[in-house]
Amino acid sequence: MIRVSIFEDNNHLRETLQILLNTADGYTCTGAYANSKNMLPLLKANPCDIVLMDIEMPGMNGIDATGIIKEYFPQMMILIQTVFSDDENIFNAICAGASGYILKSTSPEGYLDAISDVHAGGSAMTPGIARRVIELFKKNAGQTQVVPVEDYKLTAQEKKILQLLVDGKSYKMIAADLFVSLDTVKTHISHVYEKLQVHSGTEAVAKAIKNHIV
Amino acid sequence: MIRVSIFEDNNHLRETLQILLNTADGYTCTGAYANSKNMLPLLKANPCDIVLMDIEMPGMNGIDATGIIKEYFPQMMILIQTVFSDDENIFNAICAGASGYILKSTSPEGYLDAISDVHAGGSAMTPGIARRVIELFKKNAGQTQVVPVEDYKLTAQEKKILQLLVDGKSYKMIAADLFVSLDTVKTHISHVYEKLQVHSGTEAVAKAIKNHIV
DNA sequence: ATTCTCATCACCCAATTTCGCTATTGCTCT
DNA sequence: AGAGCAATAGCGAAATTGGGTGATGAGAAT
Repeated sequence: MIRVSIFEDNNHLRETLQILLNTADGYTCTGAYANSKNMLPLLKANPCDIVLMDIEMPGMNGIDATGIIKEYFPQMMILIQTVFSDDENIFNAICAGASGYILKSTSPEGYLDAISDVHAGGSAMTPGIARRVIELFKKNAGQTQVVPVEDYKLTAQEKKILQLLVDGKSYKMIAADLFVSLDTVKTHISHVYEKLQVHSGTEAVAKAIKNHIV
Repeated sequence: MIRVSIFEDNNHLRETLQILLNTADGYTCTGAYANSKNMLPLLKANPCDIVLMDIEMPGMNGIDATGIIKEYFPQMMILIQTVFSDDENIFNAICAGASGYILKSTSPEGYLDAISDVHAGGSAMTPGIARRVIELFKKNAGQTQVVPVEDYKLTAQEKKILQLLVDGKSYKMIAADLFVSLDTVKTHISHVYEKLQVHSGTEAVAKAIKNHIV
């Protein structure tokens, strides 16, 4: 029995889907909600395998909701259903962790197929969406990674010390780890701060992680 | 009438597909070849809409053949059919310009559906392939590793202060930002440290960012 | 009505961090 | 040989941070 939760603000469609799932063999609807309010407690109280998620909802949109659900319930598979098929929504939905993306024009059997595909470990997409994903993929595959924004020109030792700082070590611990004096650590750190243009350990750590320096 | 050419070195499968296409309504097979020899002149003499391409063929493999066909006949859509579903083949096939990628375990109706999906301007993928494409896509799109997250039960104010800490603010600045005293900030931060099980700002910032608390 | 949590504030004290300097050694490049 | 850089180390002062203990009021929960 595949357990499905529904997030869909249109009352008629939500109820139709609920009936579809509860009458079809092998499917059950464990919850049908009009918005993402109390989403996490509701999902915790009514666990499911698949979440059918609408993008356009009042309050939080379905893509952000997808990201949050995947964060707290990574095992739940999320199937986006929407009328929007633009590249940005598709891209964001996939990056947020959606396992499928189907259009609301899909037939009832199509819905059930998509759900069982996702439940079987696959992904569900309408052919048109699949085409867009492939095009997006080709566009992305060619370009170099975006992340390495700036080069802070840290020396090897400075990087090592910054890494240890990120690991939560104190100056003393770093000195012990690297077999150097506390003063040496102080000197290196002051150089790191200068190069990163920061003035405290917390700032340095935040910048280091966010810019993937370490 | 959708015109289809077949490249498939297995005689039995090739003939089966040929019969399937010629008996099905709306499809016709304009050519069935065991290898890619003379591929371009043959396709020129027997034009088609869709090329059904096997990856594992003697001589030139189906992915290289795909690239060449797309170069000379960009309007032809190419549907890869193979027993291989590894990331590298999928990745290369998509980059070579394939419009779909299905497995040989697909049913006859699945073949016809895939061909008509592609002919209609979409893309065809078995759900398992779609999943792999999505995973590849996410890997290429950057870093979206989903970290399972514990709930540290921070209060709203504690979260706000942690956020400001991550932003690189000092206790003083945080106090000014929130219009509270320095001592209040200290109290909140000590509570945050306790809940996060850390003992310094750098540790707290690292944990907050890595676990997406903020 | 009583308990509990949250946010607020105060004071003390010690440890840590940050920011100035200066200085030596070894290595590389010109 | 000299310039430049990285790593090392030291000193001292000022500032920030971390850890304790305790207290008050508001609001929610029981």
